[in-house]
Amino acid sequence: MARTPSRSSARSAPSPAQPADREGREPPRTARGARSRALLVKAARTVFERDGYLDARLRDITEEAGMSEGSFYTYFSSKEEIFAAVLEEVQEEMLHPHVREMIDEDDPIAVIEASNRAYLRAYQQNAALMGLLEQVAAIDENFREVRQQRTRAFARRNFQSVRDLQERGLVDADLDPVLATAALSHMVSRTAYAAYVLGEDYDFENLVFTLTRLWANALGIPAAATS
Amino acid sequence: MARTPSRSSARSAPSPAQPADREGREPPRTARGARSRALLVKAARTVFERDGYLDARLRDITEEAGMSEGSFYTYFSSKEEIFAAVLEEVQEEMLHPHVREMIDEDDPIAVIEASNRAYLRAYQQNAALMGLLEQVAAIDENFREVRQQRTRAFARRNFQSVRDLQERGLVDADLDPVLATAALSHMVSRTAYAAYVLGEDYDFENLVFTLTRLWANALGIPAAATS
Amino acid sequence: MARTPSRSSARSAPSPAQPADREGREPPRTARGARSRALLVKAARTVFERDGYLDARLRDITEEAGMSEGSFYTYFSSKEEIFAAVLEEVQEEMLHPHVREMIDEDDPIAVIEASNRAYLRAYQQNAALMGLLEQVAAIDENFREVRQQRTRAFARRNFQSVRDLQERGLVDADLDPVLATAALSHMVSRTAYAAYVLGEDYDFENLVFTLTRLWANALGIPAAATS
Amino acid sequence: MARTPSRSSARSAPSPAQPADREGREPPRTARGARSRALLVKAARTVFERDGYLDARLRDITEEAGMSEGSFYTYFSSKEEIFAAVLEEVQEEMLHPHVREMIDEDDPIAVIEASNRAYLRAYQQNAALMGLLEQVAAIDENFREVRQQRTRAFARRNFQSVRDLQERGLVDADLDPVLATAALSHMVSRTAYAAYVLGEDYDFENLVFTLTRLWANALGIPAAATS
DNA sequence: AATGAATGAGCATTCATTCAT
DNA sequence: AATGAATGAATGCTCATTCAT
Repeated sequence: MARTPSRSSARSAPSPAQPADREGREPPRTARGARSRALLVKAARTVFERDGYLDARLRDITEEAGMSEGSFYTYFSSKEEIFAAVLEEVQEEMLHPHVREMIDEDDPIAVIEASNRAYLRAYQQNAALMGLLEQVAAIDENFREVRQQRTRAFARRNFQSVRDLQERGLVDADLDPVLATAALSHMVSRTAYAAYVLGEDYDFENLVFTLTRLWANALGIPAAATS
Repeated sequence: MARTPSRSSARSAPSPAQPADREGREPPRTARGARSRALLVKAARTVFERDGYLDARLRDITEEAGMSEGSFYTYFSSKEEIFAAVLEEVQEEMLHPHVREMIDEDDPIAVIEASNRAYLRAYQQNAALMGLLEQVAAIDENFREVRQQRTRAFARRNFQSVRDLQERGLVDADLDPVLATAALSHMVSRTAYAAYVLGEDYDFENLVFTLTRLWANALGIPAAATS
Repeated sequence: MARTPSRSSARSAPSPAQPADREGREPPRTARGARSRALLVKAARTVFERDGYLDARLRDITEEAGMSEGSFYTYFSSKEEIFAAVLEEVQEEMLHPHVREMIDEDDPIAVIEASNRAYLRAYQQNAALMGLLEQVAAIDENFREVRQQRTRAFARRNFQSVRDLQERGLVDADLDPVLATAALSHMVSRTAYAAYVLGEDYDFENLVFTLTRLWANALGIPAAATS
Repeated sequence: MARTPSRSSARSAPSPAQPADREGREPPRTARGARSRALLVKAARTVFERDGYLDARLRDITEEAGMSEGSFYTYFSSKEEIFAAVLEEVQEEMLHPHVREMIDEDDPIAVIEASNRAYLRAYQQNAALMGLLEQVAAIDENFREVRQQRTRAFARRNFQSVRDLQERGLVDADLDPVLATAALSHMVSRTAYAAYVLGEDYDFENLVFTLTRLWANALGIPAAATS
């Protein structure tokens, strides 16, 4: 039942014509297995960052991991899948930036700045992977979804503060909060992309300052609120 | 890339940035040749928009054009090259939007709005191709360059007005004009991408209004200046 | 539309994971193409008969034909398909045996004998291929169908004479003509298989005589009718 | 075959004809071992009947048996070998049909009928496995041998009665008893195959009757002998 | 005895590109 | 200019079999 195509049809040899139809191998049951899987993920990240997603061959990955080609399929069933595993590995780091500075939660601009700073820092730190995600998202619908979720997670966090401010009368009431948040989030993320993936030469602090100021201004947060 | 026919990595010729001197075939000398070339470009656009850049095979293109496989190489020497030709075809339309409304050049917000409206309109009109460019830019360095140029062209136009306004004291003087312009341009272009390529459901006029208001606010253009 | 899987999914290189979904390439348009196709079919027959269906690799076939691996797919999309082409090639010869002796159509036993003789002769002549068909039919449902049709074609021919004889009162009236014909046809074909594929050492004339006599007796055709 | 692990071609050991001395693993020494082996054989039969011989993977079998992949080799050394074990398991049942009706051993037609009935009953009961054997015999020379032996065992039994009858002058003396027996045996076995493996819709009793009548007639057993 | 991880040979298939006509 | 046949490198994937625990 598992293997779709064959059954009745003639099949003799390894028959390479069967694409991976079951997604995801079972998780390793032994410590050794877990180690091997981790090795592969690590190797995959290296290879992906070095060669790009398209140019990375599974063979390169297993070789980098010092394993045989066939072993790849013990843990993953496709390039997509191991790429997803690589992303997951970084996920946490990206979403929960280690640096957690003390800020005055009541100072809206300080909140915005902290958010931007954290985002840019994380982006910078994982620039290679973010560029990769951008590349893969352009190619593979599934990862477009992953990117969307990342984008939305960032936007949602920002949306909160925008709404709060709007309710407190601190923000331009004419603005559609959803659209405004999305647009500003795009501003930050795309600028980060330009800076750290495309390599535009922007100073980090200048970036933080400018994006924060633009953001605050855009929403119409009174400069006075800063003090 | 290094491997097969290659893709992103170092390549000498195709350089779509300088459409003139690429390695490509010489321009057709006969009328018949010109027609064939045009047929191919048209077919290529159809196929690219239908299948995406990666999944498009040269064979699909020649077939769509009703020509034999071999004929492709009479006019182009690679998929990159014909893609560049497709882009060129649209270039003009994109950069010089047909609609040219009368606006008060002295009203900065009106200028911004006109710019945004024109940009969004053009983006919407060529959404499929813009999505494609985004895809190809993620894959091929040369086209990343093309995209950069498009981005910069848009930014440059915006930069002018920012500088003007700043000189007239109408804009937040603390802002780095280059960075600010870039960031705001990213805001617009990426939001356009979200709307017309990813299919986020935004109302066109709301988009124009919101982006314009955010932009104006961000720069600190006094609301009064609107009237 | 033609290629099923990809479209949105990431695909860079040749992606060997796509099974042939369109069956049958277009027929060759040039004389050279026709020659190449014929070469392949001939080579396929050689290889199949030498190595058996399962052990035959497409590569062996193209090699035997003196062509490159890729060329196979210009004319066929799978091993099944070229095997079908090989069978077709022999079809005619099998169904219309060259030798057409003069017999007294009114002598039922002479008719049976002629039929058996022709069948056995054809079987013997194409023994290798018949063994192959038997092998492939055991493996591939589609070819089981092909074999069924061959079997039925033989049975149908025999059925006619059985019915005729039954109507003339020359045949055991208790027998179910359909079943009886099928059973007797199996007797002949399977004995042919034993003789010419499995290599049981039976004398040809003895075979013809015995099978004919058994057949005639079985139906209850009066021996008198022979004279 | 020569290539991979191999299949049909020359191989020394597995020789399923002599179940005793094959290369296989030694018989289990502990009760636990015997149980495991039995589990595997049972699982193998299930999988073979479900997926066919070629499509059955050793992994499927061990999985079905609830054992680890490696354990397979504790008891068997190849797919051929476990298939032989599966066959053996049924052998007895096939050759010594449970139903043993009382018949008048002196009534030749009753004997023939009993033989046919028993054969058809057994075939029907083990149709899946018989189809499998047919399939494997088409692929693997060793099992072709097994099938031959089964065929001959059936023929030999029949041969006895044919010879007896011939000596008693009850049978067409012109017939070559060896060939005639073989041919008639093929008639029965192949018709059984058509009915129970290929699924031709024949009534069981009609089958018994028709085959018996054909058989008796074919040999020229006087109808009178029936009474 | 049992486990499950590791191995790696083996093969079909695609598609850009060339070439003879 | 156009054709379409020929090319062949390139790579993902399977699965029987071995091996360290």
